[in-house]
Amino acid sequence: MKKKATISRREIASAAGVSPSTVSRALAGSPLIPEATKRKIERIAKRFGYVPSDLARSFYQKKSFRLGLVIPFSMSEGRVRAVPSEYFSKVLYGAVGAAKAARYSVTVITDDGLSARDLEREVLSHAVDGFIFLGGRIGDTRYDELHSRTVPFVLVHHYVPGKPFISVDTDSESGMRELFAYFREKSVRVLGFLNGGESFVNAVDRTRLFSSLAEEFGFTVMRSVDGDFSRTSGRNAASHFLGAPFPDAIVCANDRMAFGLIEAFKRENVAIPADVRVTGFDNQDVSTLLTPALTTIDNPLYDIGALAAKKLIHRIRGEEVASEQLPSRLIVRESA
Amino acid sequence: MKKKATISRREIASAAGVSPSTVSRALAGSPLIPEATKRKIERIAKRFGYVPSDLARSFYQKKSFRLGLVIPFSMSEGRVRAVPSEYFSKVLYGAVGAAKAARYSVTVITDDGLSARDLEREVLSHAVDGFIFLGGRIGDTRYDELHSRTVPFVLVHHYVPGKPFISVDTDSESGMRELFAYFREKSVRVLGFLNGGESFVNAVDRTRLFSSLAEEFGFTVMRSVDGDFSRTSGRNAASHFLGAPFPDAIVCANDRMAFGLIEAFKRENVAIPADVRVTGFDNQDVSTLLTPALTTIDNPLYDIGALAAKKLIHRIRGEEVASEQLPSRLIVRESA
DNA sequence: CTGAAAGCGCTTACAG
DNA sequence: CTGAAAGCGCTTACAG
Repeated sequence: MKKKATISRREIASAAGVSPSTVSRALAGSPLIPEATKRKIERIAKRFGYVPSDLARSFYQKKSFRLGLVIPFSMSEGRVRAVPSEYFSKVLYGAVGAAKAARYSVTVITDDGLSARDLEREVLSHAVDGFIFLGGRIGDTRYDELHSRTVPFVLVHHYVPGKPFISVDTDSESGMRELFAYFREKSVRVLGFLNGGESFVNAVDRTRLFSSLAEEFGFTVMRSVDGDFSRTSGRNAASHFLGAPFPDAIVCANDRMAFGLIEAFKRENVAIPADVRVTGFDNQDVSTLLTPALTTIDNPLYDIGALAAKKLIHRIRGEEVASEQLPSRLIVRESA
Repeated sequence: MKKKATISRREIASAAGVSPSTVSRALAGSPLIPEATKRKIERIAKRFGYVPSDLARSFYQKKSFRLGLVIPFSMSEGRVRAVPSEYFSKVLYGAVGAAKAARYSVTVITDDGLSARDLEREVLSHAVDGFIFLGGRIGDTRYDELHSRTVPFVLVHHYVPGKPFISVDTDSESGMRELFAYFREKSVRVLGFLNGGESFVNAVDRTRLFSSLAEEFGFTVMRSVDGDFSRTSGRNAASHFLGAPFPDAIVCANDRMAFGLIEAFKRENVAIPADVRVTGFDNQDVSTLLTPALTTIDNPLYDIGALAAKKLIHRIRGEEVASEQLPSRLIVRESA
């Protein structure tokens, strides 16, 4: 492979009457260089179309300035297993925006069963400087290993009890509390609940929260039905509420289940919210488009993604970083 | 900044009784090194936990081995303007998978009005080696400039008539033709159409295709309503069909409009498909969950993403690359 | 404030 | 088949 040295930096230097070092310093914004010199060099660089190599900079600094966003993803027999796309996109957009502001970029890493070693290798090879984990399930043991090898990472929307891993999460309580206060105001007293199962930390949290708030507010929980966060499980849940007096409101642990439930109710001519109020959680984009528009709790996914990126960058820089929860809030629309 | 040379490569070398050059060659899979030597070096490298620096390799080769996936994205006053998330995710997953197989990675670049110069700078600085453009609108003038500066890129789902830009697209005709054949079989003769407006190349294509196929099959087009690919526009379209005899089927230029239309029809107690058949285009994940499940045309987004990545990589390597269309196909469910 | 020089960790042409 | 050596384009400690 023949290689000609990039002559540009040297060219800029001689055109500006300075050394290549000075060009680098000026373009990197070093405080040592006087403004006048900087401006002159910048002008000449622009004229020559000279752009410094990020790769050389990365190489020298041994930092890739890249964040790895890890999402569970697998295809088997044409079936895709992945995090819901709206969730993924919003967190990603947030992360990309915040990363960009800090001159980092975001690389998507699909996780079809990567080992802790595979992941560590990405960092050792300087493919990325650290990880943001999305959509983790309870019981993932890779985090311990990564942590013990001092690989920087932050967990989004999940955490491991008793472990010092950095996590960024939605504070579900703030929104749920608003919802309960709203219920009280509307004289809602008897509740049904459609839970999200045991597989997701999120789901488990929301179930716990629902129970404790119901108790705190002195509401009666008439019925709690098992779901799994899917639209289908919401649809199936309908039968558990039909053929008996309705509670005043049915709280669904996420929007997708609420969509399924409402759909099934409509087919049975149940009027919402007249016969029974229904609420969701997540504030998915479609919530506003359905009839009735869904009353739900907003999950600040974009901000979560941005915050996760910021925390990861701080962690990469060796700073102390604490976990954080971002408040959720009630969005009242038509269904409750 | 104090710097200690990574001693590992030298360590591996001496442990294996060879030179550092040989270690590099062995680990890079050079055909010059005998298998036995390779295996020995690999074993020792593993024991020492040595991982070669991708960054050094990239730097030397002046290639980042990264693909930039460019998506329109902006936030103004809390409102997000972005490509639909399911679309984005699927294409992205496809691209990431194909890139990974070629040892490339994918970086997401949010485009809130980047100039051709901004984009070129990403390549000159070796942040990425080329671009995949998603969700482009008609009339984007940056492509000409990038092309003239020999920046490698491929267009997904759009193209510029008369320009030699590489594009990867869905061949809508194959699926539409299947749909029309299915209609003929079901004695459908009179059609309505809900078009997707003029802003998207996709929408324009589907409109053109619909007309020419209707003519070819000798169907009557009773009514063509203007939409804009949004669910809301689908809902609004309902009024144009109510209060007059229905066509045998209404073809919607995408699923989202079909969802809106069906929703509005259900509210008016229009039975689908008994009173009127409704079809979509895209085969979004929810199509299967709605009642009635949507008959639609599958858009192979995952494969499109994978193919776009492959083509871009070939282009980056300097090979000649042609545009390509992937066939779509009819998915018959309940709504038609 | 500025320049000359060392060095980041690879790959590869060259010589054996 | 293998080693010594040059070089990729930056950053920065060092000396002025």
